[in-house]
Amino acid sequence: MAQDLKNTLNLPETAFPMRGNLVEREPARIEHWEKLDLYGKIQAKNADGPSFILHDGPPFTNGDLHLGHALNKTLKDTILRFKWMQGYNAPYIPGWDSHGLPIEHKVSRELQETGRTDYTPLEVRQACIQFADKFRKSQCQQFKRLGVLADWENEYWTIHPDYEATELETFASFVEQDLVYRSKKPVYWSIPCATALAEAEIEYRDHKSVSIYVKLGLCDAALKALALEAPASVLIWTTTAWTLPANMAVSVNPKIEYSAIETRNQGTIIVATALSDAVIEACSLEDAKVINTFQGSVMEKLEARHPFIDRPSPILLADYVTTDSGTGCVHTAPGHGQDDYITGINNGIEVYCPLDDNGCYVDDGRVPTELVGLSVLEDGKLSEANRGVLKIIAQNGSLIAKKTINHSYPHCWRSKTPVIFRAMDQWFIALDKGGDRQRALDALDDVNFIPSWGEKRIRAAVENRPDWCISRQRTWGVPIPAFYNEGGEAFIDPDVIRALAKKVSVNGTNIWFEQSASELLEGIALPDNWPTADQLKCGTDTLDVWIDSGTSHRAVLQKRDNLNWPADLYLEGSDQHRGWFQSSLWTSVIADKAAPYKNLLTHGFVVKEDGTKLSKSDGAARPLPEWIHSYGADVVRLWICSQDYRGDVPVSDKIVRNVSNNYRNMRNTLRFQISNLFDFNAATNAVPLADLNAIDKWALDELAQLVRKVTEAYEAYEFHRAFKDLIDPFCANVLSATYHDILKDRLYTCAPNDPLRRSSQTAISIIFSVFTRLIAPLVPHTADEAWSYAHNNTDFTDEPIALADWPNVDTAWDQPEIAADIRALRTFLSEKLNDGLESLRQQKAIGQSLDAKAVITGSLNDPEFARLKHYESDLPELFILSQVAVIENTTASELTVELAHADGVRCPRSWRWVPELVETDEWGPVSPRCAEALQQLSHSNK
RNA sequence: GGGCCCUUAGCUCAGUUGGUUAGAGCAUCGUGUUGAUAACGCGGGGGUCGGUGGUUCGAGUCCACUAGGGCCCA
Repeated sequence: MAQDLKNTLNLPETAFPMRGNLVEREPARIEHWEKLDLYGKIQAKNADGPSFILHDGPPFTNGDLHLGHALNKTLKDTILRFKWMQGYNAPYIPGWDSHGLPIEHKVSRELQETGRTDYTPLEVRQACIQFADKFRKSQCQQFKRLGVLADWENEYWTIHPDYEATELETFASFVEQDLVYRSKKPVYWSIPCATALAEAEIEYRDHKSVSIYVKLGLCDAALKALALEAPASVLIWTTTAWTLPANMAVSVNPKIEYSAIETRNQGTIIVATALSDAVIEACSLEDAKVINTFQGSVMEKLEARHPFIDRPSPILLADYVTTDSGTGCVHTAPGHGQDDYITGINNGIEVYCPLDDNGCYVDDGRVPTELVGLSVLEDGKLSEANRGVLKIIAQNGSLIAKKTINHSYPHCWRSKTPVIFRAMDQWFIALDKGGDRQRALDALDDVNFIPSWGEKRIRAAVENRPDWCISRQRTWGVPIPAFYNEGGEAFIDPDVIRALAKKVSVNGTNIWFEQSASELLEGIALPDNWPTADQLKCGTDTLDVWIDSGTSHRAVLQKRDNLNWPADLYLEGSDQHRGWFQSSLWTSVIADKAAPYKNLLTHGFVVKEDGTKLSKSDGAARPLPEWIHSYGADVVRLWICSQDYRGDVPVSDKIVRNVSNNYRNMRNTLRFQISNLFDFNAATNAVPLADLNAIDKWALDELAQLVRKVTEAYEAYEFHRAFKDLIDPFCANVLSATYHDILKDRLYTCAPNDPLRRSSQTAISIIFSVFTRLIAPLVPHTADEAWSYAHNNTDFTDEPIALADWPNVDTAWDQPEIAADIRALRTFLSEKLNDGLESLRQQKAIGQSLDAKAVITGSLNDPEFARLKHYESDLPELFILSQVAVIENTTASELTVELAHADGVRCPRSWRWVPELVETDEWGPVSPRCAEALQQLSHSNK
């Protein structure tokens, strides 16, 4: 009988699975979207809408995607899905960045393993293209699997010929403005390989060096300034004697104290006070006596003499000088060291480097003749150059101590020989010459930053960056379109570059490596002051890859008909303030005189749960496909959108599992709604909003507020607030714990067509339709799945939710008075009744709350009591009790509540306790309300 | 070492212009239900707001210093 009665209930029905099984099922949905051309349909739908351009920052195609990529792309996709639903015309062109050292490096290693060592640049480039293409394709698949919707067929790629051509045209504009110049800058150089090396190509190995202490005598003016008598010297310490011919200065720290030490055997010696004892010992200084101390700053601009070349070696101030080792007075050769170079540039000192490509001293009239031609290459034993220099300084007495030391020193990864730091001619872009730095700073005034402090970061980067060194001694990149004559003189011209760009736009930059200069320049008019093409050679430098990605706004936004320049939004990690945000700004300001973006949004980095950096060996650092394989794309996306990305974004399995729980609650809430609408047809069964039951009106009022707040959060790109603050609590509190719980009774036990039941179904269908759309950008697969089941009770629909409009609030949902009353009554329940109910339960007096009754006594003068009285008939439902009596007692001073087991008998159908059951023919005794419902049922069945 | 930023319950987040016993979801423990059932309800425990010192009648909420962490430079 009980089972039969159960069959008379309107229990929920749906095929929408309780468990998402996302890992298995999402791919089919993605395939379905592709088949429908969902992206294309969205673009067509919004073709006339307002424009919104999110310009994609191109990931580098050298490996699998990780969570950092997922963070970035998910935020972009979430924003766009929101904008699309709002009707924006917002094409999304994904990009890929493929030139550059990491790929060239990896490919070179692979090629090296074949045993051949004579690969031509063209062969290396061919291998690089294959490598890059492989990962571009797999990254593309991985992004698609994340649910990212984009114009995947029309991506932009920094190695596409037309892209490279635009890059060259942009460079031509720089040249035309006369901002491109040549200057020396030190790079790592491998002598056996005759090539420049990048940091990544350096291996640190132990190396034996001769460390030496060398005196540089002070000039008369310096002696006077320091009140010293000749002979007096600053003492330097170095492990690279061979760099001494390039010594141009001595650096001291302005904030460190120095001592002048009088000695019997070496005259007066100046060293950092903190190091004086060690120096006295190491250099065997006799009868050492400190005669004066002063700050390093005192020595600024004083002159010492080069130890064996007739030129001054001025004393400069440099903060990097420490008292960790040496003497506190640092041998400075701007042509042979990074710090030295900076110090040299800051003080207008020549970047001097008298070495040729083979690492031998050149004959420039300045290098002592006995050193000319000697090699600095140290292969197992002390180099010729070191020996030559040591001999000179030993003979002239400036060498006062030497010692062999073992230390870690950079070596070439290929030849395993020690590398040297060597200044070479490089190409630069002048940033101040044309006023571009100021222009860039001004342009930032018009950019909106999210979060606001992003502005400080990029400003600092723009203000402090030196002229842009754009040449790289690499193969895998866009060639710098410069030509050289026999004597190494460079020729570069904007019109020639533009003509070359035309050829590149058809054939790609490989032609630079396939053809001779005269072939390349065929048909191109050369400027009058150039030699003829047959006298020229192509340069071998390539452009800094930041020029590649930095010109994307020109190669993509400006070139494509469906896009606009400048972009509405750039969105990348905070490291890009110094990277892509900045390089894009410079190219744009120089070529187009304005910023390429209106809004700049940055996110932090993915870190471990304890907030520390994720290292490769950490489990959480596993590739994105593995995360998706464990949790599904929607859970990964929801994890991302539940985090405040402005700071670091912690991840761990625990954290993702946590989100997964929130997901399940949300999914079940949707399922409850779908399943309770199985017999509801809005067209025929909907109740006018004005006639809805008070509880349903309250629910719609909650919904209205939710829509407003969530929309605001989306517009501010604060997805974690949209989800954690609004959607999740709404789902858990308003719906699951409250509204749905209350509704079960009427949905299940009323006759199908009962106006009260239809009232709730009307509200549920509205809430479902709105709520599903609110979460659609966050969990696109699940929202679409629920949408399909709600519409046709199957997995897929040809009208995906992504084509639906963003929900607007119907002002008829706003019911502030009723909503306030219902909220107050629910608060009354939790504050005044739940404790009592819980203790009845503890005493085993009741099980479910429906077993209880409440008797509330009070005076109508009490507004709370008055409210209870007003809603008396709704209270059993609202409190989920079988009986609630609201009894007026004019003498009661305060409101009292009595809780007890409900009276009467329990209806076997509705489980509510009623004074007495009524007999029905077919079903036996049930509550009067159930009897009526059953009667209507049997009517409608006939 | 410098610039920018972060630090509220086990986890992820709220905390409005400084003002009564610091909130939510998840987790955890207990419990009810078995008609959302590998689901749902109810209840409990758990933070003094990284630390210290200030300003104030009063600070998680303003100031200074400090510790830990992150990104970018050096």
